Amino acid sequence: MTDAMNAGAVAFPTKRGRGEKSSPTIYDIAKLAGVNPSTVSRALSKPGRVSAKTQKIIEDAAEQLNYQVNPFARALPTGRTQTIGLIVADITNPTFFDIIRGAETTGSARDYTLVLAESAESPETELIAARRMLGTVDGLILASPRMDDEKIRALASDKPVAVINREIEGVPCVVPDVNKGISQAVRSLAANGHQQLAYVAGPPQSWMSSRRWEGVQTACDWYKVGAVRLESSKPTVDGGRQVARDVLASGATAVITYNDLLAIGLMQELQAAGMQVPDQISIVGFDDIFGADFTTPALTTIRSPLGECGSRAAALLLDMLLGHDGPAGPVRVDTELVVRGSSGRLIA
Amino acid sequence: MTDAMNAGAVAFPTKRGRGEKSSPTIYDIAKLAGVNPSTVSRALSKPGRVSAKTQKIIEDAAEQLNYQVNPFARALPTGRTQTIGLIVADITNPTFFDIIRGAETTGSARDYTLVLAESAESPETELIAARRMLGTVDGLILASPRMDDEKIRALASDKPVAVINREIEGVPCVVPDVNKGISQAVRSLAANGHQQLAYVAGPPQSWMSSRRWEGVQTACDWYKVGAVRLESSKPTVDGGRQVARDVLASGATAVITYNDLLAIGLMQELQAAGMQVPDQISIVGFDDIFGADFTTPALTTIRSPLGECGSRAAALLLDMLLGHDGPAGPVRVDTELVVRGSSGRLIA
DNA sequence: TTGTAGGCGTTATCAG
DNA sequence: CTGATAACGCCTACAA
Repeated sequence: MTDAMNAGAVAFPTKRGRGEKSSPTIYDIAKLAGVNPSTVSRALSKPGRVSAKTQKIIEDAAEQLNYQVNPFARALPTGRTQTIGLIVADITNPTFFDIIRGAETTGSARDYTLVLAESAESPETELIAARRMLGTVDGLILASPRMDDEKIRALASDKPVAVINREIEGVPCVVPDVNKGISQAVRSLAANGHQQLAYVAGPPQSWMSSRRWEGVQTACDWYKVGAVRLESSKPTVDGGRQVARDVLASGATAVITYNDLLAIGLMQELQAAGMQVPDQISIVGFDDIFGADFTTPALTTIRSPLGECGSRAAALLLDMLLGHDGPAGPVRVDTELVVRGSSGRLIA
Repeated sequence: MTDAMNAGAVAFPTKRGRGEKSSPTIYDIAKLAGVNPSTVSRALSKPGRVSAKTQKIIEDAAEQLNYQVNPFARALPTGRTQTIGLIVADITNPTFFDIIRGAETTGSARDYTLVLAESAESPETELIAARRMLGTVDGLILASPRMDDEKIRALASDKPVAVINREIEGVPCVVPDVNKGISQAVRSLAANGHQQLAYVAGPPQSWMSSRRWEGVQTACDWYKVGAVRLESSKPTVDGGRQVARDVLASGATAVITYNDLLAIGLMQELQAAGMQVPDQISIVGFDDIFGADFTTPALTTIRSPLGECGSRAAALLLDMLLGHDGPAGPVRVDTELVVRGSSGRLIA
């Protein structure tokens, strides 16, 4: 850690106190255009309520003065801020990167700014952050929320809220439909000669982990493949490494994990133990996070369109902001199997 | 894409129009506490200017009413919003993930909310986003900005601005000091028998890429290693793949790349061509992004503390917001070599 | 179509 | 130490 010398420090920008020259207001424009401030306000917010002529005059004046609305002044009477909030459980987790990206992209496409916060996996922190945000934003996206359904409903009754990766009755949700992807995966595995499969589960409280396990069971029933569930200590690369011995002990020749991180750790450990992937054991991850194709062999995984989730959730919110009702049931987005090198025919 | 049925749609939250019951204000508290609204304001903002007794009364009343300040109303007279803005060139780029995380973390630790925007690598978009944000936030962080020094200085003269990954005279900057890490890398490579090294450069406009190439040259001079510079088409995995033939043609037995993505792509391509890493060629990346250790062998890389950069930039900003001057020169953070499997002794 | 006036919730100034 | 009162910049009935 080098620290900077302290000579000739950068000066703090000139403060704009009460009486000083500040950014131009609608009053300045009004003066320049020779009209009343309220006319300026109308011209600049709803381009219909003013004559074409004065409209132009005002717009020119605004341009000339390089005018920008003061969002706070506008928010005060209207309550709208042109921002949407996003709370993620863990900024550290790559799964959320895509969600953030998706939300930011479709938000900014509609001229909304994204405000970000993290709950650090704590329901309490999450609630606090949510409450604080709710005051500042027009709508809120909760990605994999940890707090009670009840609390979420309460928030949703205040301002539009959209939830990702969890279904909550009465609240707009965007949820990947895992069945399709899982079904594809199990079919592919079965076709490659696998008859015994293990599912490495995620955190017990995870709504999604349960859904995925159910999906695996259903698909395995259908394709006549045996399925066992294994527990992981944590849904990380490390957790994946740790579960390797259980996988081996289970006798399964194919594994589907709760997420890609687990799959990557598992594969690393298995390979370190001398196993050939996929010749001796096939590994299928979940989500298709950034980096899933960095491994050797590249990871086969069930892609969960996280970016789309973020994007859809934002779109949902913006629609509600336009006054539309939210969707009746959860919005489901498809998952799909992405076959790469870590799964294949069993060479036995 | 499944879409939801539209029966029993989630209703839009009750709007809070003009006259309806809204959240409690300091007037409500004042009434309940039997004091003047201005006293409430004082008690709640600066806990010094009011008698201990009334202070308590007011706090209790606020508690009871579940009062929360209206950020907009507060921002109007003061101009402060308790938010900092962060503009990144590309949300897609994992390099920025850590920066975002760092900024959010230290920001929220000091009760500041992070507002995020992306410039999509366009100087124009960046400037627009910056301008828009500057109206809404207390300070702004520019990560790897693409616009002119001049424009940035202009922004910085308006509100506190901190820049990451670039040095701009007169503007607070946080920049990884690449020399230490590069020096460690070249020394390690030299010690392992490498005598000819290639540097795969990043985008021509990248300030950082030039710095890194300079660092490589200096270190190679010192350790008596030959150095050639190779160009990449783009700083991605794909770009890394494409540069593989040039690397081979260069005769170098060790490579340092502008970033990890290039290194990963290069390694994949080299391995596909039958080269043994690191026996026949050593590869060293730059940054240590998420996933750098997913590869086989895991990538040796010069870690650039991106998270710390984000964190330091945020801290800088917050300090300036407290009225402190910015640092005199650029704040330098250390880089360090992280030795993993992709570099090692040359087996010739 | 445009001007007038009042208010949004808070802070800041000035008396008392 | 506390109470009145005027901004802050914009929006929106209401009146002209």
